[in-house]
This record gives sequence, structure tokens and C-alpha cells, in this order.
Amino acid sequence: MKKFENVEYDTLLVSFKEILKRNKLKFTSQREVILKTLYSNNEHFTPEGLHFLIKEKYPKLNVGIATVYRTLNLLEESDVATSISFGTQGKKFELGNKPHHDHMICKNCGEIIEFEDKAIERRQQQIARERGFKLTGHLMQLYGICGICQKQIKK
Amino acid sequence: MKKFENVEYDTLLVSFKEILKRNKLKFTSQREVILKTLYSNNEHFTPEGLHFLIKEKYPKLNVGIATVYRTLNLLEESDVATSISFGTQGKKFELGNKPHHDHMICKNCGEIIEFEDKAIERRQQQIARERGFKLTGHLMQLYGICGICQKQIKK
DNA sequence: GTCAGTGCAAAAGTTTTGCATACAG
DNA sequence: CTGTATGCAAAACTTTTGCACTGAC
Repeated sequence: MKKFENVEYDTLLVSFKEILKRNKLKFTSQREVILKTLYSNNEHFTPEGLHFLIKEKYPKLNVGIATVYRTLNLLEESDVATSISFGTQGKKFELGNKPHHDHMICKNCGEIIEFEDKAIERRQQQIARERGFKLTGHLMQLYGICGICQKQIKK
Repeated sequence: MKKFENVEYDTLLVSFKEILKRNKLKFTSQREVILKTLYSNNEHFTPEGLHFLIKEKYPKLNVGIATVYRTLNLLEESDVATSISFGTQGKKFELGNKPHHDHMICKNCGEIIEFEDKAIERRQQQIARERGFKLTGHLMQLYGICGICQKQIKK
């Protein structure tokens, strides 16, 4: 069996390069590092968070925050990444090709369980279609108390 | 028979006053106007949008943007209003006196469409149960491009 | 009268932009 | 070589805060 991870990143990289070429844009080390960092940490990054991590990991490149913003916007415009809005401020970005998952979060201990449900996804598509929307993504978080905490909370 | 969907404005006002009294806060004309404007326009407001409308409608009051922010944050903290973030463009607020619903957000123009779907809600309950979670709430936002923007983007 | 609320302006925090230089193609 | 990309800093925005004055209770 092939190494799934590398194949996926290579594919991602190739299609990113194709998009760049198609638009007469250049493939720079900054853009590579931003894509790679987004890929290897499957988190949702704020621009500053991503910038901080990159500065820590590749100090020699000295990537500026403006480049991070410009590249994230580029990635989003070309549908390589998507952004969602969390909490108070700012966007968080994630790669659009990641296998989709949602989160169930325990309000007591913070435990996060990932899940994925085809039935809900299908229903979301249908809801969007009914309202003339072209769906590009979603955020779904379920809040509750996990099994362990339910037992402990017998107060 | 009392309608469940929309709490009357008077009821809303009374409960807002109660909250203020309970917290030793004062009922001011600015706060009243902000609540009333949120109520009478069935929209989701950005702070500036709300501020603009209020300045237009009640120019004599000369409500400052800081007061709008402060009041919106107060309304949110006391669960009278809720907010939705949508990226760089900031938050949008709505009163929390509506029955539960989720949001579909246009990533291009920020338009927000409300929807509610029993099938998804049921499925969420089931997913939680399967994983030993006691569900207490959820957040679901669908992102996409609204019909109007889809047409405009065909350049 | 007391003290929270307000407008204003300044500050703080984010994101974008202008410009000279660096560098991919 | 030719432009695009970049870093830096300034600018543009959005939201919060400090302060003296106003006004609700």
C-alpha cells in the first residue's frame, strides 16, 4: 500500500503549482512553506497563528505576516483552502482537501471527538440546494457532556 | 394561544429590564433604541450597520459607536442576543428570541439565511448517543455562495 | 447625590497596501 | 531580463478603553 500521507501532499502540491502556472503566478518558498505547514498540522489556523509557527519552524525564511495573509487569501480564492470564522475575531483557515470531519466537544473536560456523518452532509447539501446556495463548506460542533464526565458529575 | 416563534417586543423589553435591574445596570434610551432597532428589523446587524441605522433614525440621540459595541456585548453576555462571526468582516448580531435555527452564510456577500432541519437535529442526537455524549447544544453553519452572488461571479 | 453610562478620542488589534528590493521563470 | 512576490512599514479598518461629563435611579 502506498504511503497515503505523502501521496496526498504531493497531489496537493502539484495542483497548487498548476493553479499558479495557470494564473502566471510564481511558486515561491514562502508559498510552499505555508502550504506545507497548513498540511502537516491538521488544525485550523489563524493567520497570526500560522505566521508564528512558520517563523518558529523556518526562522531563516523570515516570512512576513503580509505574505501569510496574501497567500491564505490566494489559497482561498483558488479553492485550495477554506476559511471559517470562530469566536470573537478572525478567520481560521484549513486546507479544502482534508477528509472532512466535525467535532463533538465536552463542555466539562474539553475532550474533542471527531465524527463524520454522511446523512447529515447529504441533508446539508439538499438544504443548500433548496435555497439556491452553492455549498462550499460547513462548521458543525456538537456540545455536551462526555460519558466519563457524566459519571463524575454526580454531585 | 401564545405564539412560540416571536416573543413580543414588550416581553423582550421587560425581560431586558429585569436583567439590567438584577445586575444593577441602568435602562438608558440608547439601550432601548438598540434593542428596538434589533427587534424591528428582522436582519442580522454588524455593529457599524446598526450604528448607521440608528444614527439615521434617531439623529438627536447621537448614539456613539462605542455604545453600540458595549450594548451588543451586554446583550450577548446576558443571552438576549447572539452573534455570528463571518470572517474578516466581523460579527453580526441577532436577538435570541427566535426558535432554534442554524445559519447558511454566503462567503461572498455575507448574506445570512436561517434554516432549521429536524432530520439533522435528530441525527445529531443519535450521533451523540452512539458516543456516550449527553448533547446540550450545537452550532451549525453552512458556508457557500448565495444565488445572487453565483450569477454575479460569472464574469 | 451617587455611580453607572455615554460620547469622544485615543489606543489596541487586525488586515491590507505602497514601495523598493529580491528572485522565479 | 521581466515582472511577480516579498518584507517592511504605513495605512486602513474594527473593536476596546480611558476620561470627564451626563443622567438614571
